[in-house]
Amino acid sequence: MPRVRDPKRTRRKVLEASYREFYRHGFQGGSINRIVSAAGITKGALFHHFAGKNELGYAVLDELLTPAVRNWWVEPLQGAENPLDALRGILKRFLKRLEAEEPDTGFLFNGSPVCNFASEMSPLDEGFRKRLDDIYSTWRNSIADALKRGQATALVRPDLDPTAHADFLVSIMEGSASVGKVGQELHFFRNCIEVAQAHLASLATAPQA
Amino acid sequence: MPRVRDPKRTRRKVLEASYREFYRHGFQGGSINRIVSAAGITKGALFHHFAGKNELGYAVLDELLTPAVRNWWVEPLQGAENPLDALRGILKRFLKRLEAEEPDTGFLFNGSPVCNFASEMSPLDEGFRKRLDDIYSTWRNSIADALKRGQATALVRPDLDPTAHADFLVSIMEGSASVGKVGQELHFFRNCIEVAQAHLASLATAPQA
DNA sequence: CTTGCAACATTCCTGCAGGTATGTAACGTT
DNA sequence: AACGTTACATACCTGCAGGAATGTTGCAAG
Repeated sequence: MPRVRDPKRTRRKVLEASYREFYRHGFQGGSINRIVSAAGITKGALFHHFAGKNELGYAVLDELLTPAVRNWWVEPLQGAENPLDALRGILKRFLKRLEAEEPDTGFLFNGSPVCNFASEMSPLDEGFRKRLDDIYSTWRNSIADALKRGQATALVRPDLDPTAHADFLVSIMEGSASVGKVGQELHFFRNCIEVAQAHLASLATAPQA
Repeated sequence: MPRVRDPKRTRRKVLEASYREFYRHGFQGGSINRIVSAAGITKGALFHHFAGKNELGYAVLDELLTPAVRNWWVEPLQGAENPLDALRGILKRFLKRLEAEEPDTGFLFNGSPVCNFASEMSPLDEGFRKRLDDIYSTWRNSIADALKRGQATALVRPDLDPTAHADFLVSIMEGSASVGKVGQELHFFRNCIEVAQAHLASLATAPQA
């Protein structure tokens, strides 16, 4: 039963409406007026909870996108005994998600929300750059650490550079999202993920177990 | 000797100033006023040569970015007898360019201009989407065709899908540009290109010639 | 050598952007 | 039950955005 006033709930609503607005129109192209109208509140309420448009964008990164990366990448990799299997599992789940999503609202049409913010705002505002750098760093580190653990347990080839391969993998994810949204065809993503899966398989110590 | 009036030259100036403005601030964030002031002309001149902001963006894609992709990727691959060598050569040249560029104006800070346009505008405007789709399609096709020719001459492993690997490669280029601009460290690009080079080497028929 | 159009410059206009000032009502506190 | 604060709503403000309207000048052709 929603109370008459529920500041946490209101804040959430604003945050999620902002996420969608910025996801579609970009941060600079996103409109506060559209956000408040989509959230069903007023501008006074928005500026009561957030100091300005930039702070609103920061909050979307901190409270929505950072946890999303953690859920999708960091946590699945943390508890994995076999890092390569874990990575391949993530890719598989990701493709399933792509296949299930409805048009116009998802990755296939709008790309990676993190990458969109990064492309647009990281050269323009240090607050955005810093936060995006944190997100990408934790993402890359979680992969690199997993690969290192795999090397320690002799599951991953010892000659490869875990950091470089982590950078490579994140680039693939974000790049395929950016290029794929232009063509809007699932097949493109399938291709990229398929090659990425084969690439991951080639990182194992036993070439073809 | 520049004449008093030189429409082609003026148009070029506007185009290049627009390219820089959009590259830095994004298309929506880019300002016509800043463009005309940077180009040293007036708004009347700009709107004499271009019907509107969108058409200006289209022209940047058509007349600046499309040729750039052709120069960097399509042409080097067309005349190559060994496609894998050609691809590795492109990556090598690209890294050299990164190392030579001055701060704040290049890929390392601003990413790939094509990818920036794609991230921001392809979901918002069909004119942009179409043009970007053309650019990425020719880019990917030029790689896929090169790989096919390599398979025909038995230089490239016959079991792999040329289209999928082309998609993968373009994703790597654009993804590394987008993720790398956040950290602004050359080392990240080195890592990605290094792994990409190793990946390309693994596509040859003779594993380690 | 003038006439006409292309190539600009100047000026102005409308709209929406982000943001502020102020008002008011719900709600916890004592 | 009175009060103070938090959580909003309403109204308004300034600035710059893209663009239109109109004026002016170079320049090539007849």
